[in-house]
Amino acid sequence: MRRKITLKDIARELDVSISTVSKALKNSEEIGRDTKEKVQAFAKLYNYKPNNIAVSLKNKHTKNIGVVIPDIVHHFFTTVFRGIEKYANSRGYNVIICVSDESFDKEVINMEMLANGSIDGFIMALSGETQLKNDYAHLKEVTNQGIPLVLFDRVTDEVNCDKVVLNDEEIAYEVVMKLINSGRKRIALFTTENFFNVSKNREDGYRKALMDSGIVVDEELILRLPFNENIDAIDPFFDKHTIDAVLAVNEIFAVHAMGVAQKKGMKIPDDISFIGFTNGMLSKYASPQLSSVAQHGDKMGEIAAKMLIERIEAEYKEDEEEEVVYRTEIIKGTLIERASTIN
Amino acid sequence: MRRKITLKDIARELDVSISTVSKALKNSEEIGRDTKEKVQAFAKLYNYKPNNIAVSLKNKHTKNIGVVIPDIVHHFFTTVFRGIEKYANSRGYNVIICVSDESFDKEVINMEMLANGSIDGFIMALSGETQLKNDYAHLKEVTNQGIPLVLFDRVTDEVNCDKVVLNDEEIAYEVVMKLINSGRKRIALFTTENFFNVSKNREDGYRKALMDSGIVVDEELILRLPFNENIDAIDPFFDKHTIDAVLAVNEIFAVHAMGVAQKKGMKIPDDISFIGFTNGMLSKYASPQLSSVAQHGDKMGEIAAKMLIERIEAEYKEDEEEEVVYRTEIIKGTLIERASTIN
DNA sequence: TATCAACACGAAACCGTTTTCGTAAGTCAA
DNA sequence: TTGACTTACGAAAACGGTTTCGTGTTGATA
Repeated sequence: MRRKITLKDIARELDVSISTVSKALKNSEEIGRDTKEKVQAFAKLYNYKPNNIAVSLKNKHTKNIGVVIPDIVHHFFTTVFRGIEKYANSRGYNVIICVSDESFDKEVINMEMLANGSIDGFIMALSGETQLKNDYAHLKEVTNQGIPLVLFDRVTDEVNCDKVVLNDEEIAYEVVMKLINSGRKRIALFTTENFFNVSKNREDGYRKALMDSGIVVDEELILRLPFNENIDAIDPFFDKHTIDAVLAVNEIFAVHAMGVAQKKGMKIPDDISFIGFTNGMLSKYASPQLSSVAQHGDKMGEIAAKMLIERIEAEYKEDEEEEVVYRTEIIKGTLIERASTIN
Repeated sequence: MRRKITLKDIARELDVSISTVSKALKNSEEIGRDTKEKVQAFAKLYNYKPNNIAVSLKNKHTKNIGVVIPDIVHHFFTTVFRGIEKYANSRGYNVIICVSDESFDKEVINMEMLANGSIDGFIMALSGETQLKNDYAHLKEVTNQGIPLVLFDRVTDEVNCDKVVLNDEEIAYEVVMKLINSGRKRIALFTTENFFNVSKNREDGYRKALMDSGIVVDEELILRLPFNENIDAIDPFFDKHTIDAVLAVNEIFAVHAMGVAQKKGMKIPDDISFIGFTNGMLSKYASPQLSSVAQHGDKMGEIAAKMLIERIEAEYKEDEEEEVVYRTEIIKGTLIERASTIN
């Protein structure tokens, strides 16, 4: 078992000082040709690689970014994560991921662990509990310490930082308009409790589209499924209400609802059409295939990572505390039309 | 912007030495009651938290584990990851994740980055390219350096380390037997190129089940879909061959195949039945619902993490290089029967 | 021959901890 | 009063790098 070789080892072996070795490996002008070549050859031979931890300690940055998300087994979050990881990697950053599991406490604990030097910045989507409690002290704490933070998808106005979100309200408005224009009149909304900013925004778009079309919003047609994604309430909903379209805030609600509707003898999309959010596997392989709003998670992740890394690397320069201006990047969702709406 | 407070700050402020502060915060017997209380109160007041990086450098362990997987937008890997993350977190470890994207080079680069002090151990599933090239020098390099490694799912005999895998051959044997016992005679296998150990093992189980039942294996009924999961070949397959059952090595192949079969007018499960691997969302929401082998990703991840952390923490004790014995843990898959096989 | 810059390198501080070891002051018994 | 222990703390090394600054040696110049 070969132990990793250090600068000190090289210095001892070659009978020069540690600083000389360090400089030689960085190709510093200060060091003579011969010495440089000797050191570099030796380092290559023994496969010397600087110890990340030591470099981090000295340089005060880790080249790690922390990602905190509510759930990892979830198509949208994984695509965002993939975008983050890809971009971060291309910039030489590694990604530490923590799952809050929709729990406020876990979110806090995870952030505290990472905030003590392990990472240079955070990218996160708020947990459900955090949005419910509306308590963002841990986020403010982190930004106060000067650690850059980028929020995506599940964001809040309460904290001042860069953000990247979907144009939830707009796209919901658009797709509902599309349903209305194709003749649908009784359009249900299957959503979650609306302390989630995304659900709330989509609902706003839904309401606005109806109102702008002269349709009064029937509150009965808004079905709020519980936090834990328990979908049992969908079946009875179809017994109680006659509807000709459904907008669901995610794939699962939509696909499950399609199953229920079909079981009750309705024809899709003749009798009823469906549109979901999150254009994932389910949308593609459901039958009929589900029309769905693509949220472009990859792009979202890439942009979030880019914003974060820019902040991180800007910090090295500006000692002068100029008033920082935070940006909110808005990604446009796109409706992918499939058999659940086209006939 | 409050900077983080250090031992040195506390020491200066309280007019004691750094070592005293350090010991006081660890409640060392060496330090007097008064001093301890004073230091602890001050530390709490200013919310002192030790710098992870400095502790890591000193203690030679990071409390980070590195996970390298081929893909993150993939139900099985995310469930394994969730298991790893959960267990690791409960033991105070953070998880750094790198995606190899099925690329050998990325796998190598990622591992090298992490191996230079960033992590205490690796958990990984081999990339497709790595299995194809059959080149494991980077893994051996890492284990040679004394970094513990646990391989899961996509493993190889070429490297000596702990492993956790599914009983692929056995479970494939079992489910094919089940198909045979329910009267199926022409059972197709939809698999990938078989440099993947899992595909190969499942194929072996499939062959063995047929042979043990006195059915000669018709090589024509084994469809090898390409690396990139391009599934176009499935449609023509149904035109060329008459079959009454399909075993697919993943959900996508199976669900897609069900769609094709239905389009060609076959009734599931009357005319043909389907069984897939990876009991994910697709299996549950396909129509008909797909019978699928649950791979228990969560459990696999948890066990992998447990094995790894045991190795890591054992290293601190045993200086004596007793001959280490590596274990291979085998998880039993379970067939979840649904409408694609039951009638 | 004395002066001086350029060159090539080393000493040492530093990042923030942990930990070993040394020691001053206090306590106690002889 | 002296010697032997405790007690309570500090100095310093160490982890593995980076970086600033100082300095001995050269060769060129006046």
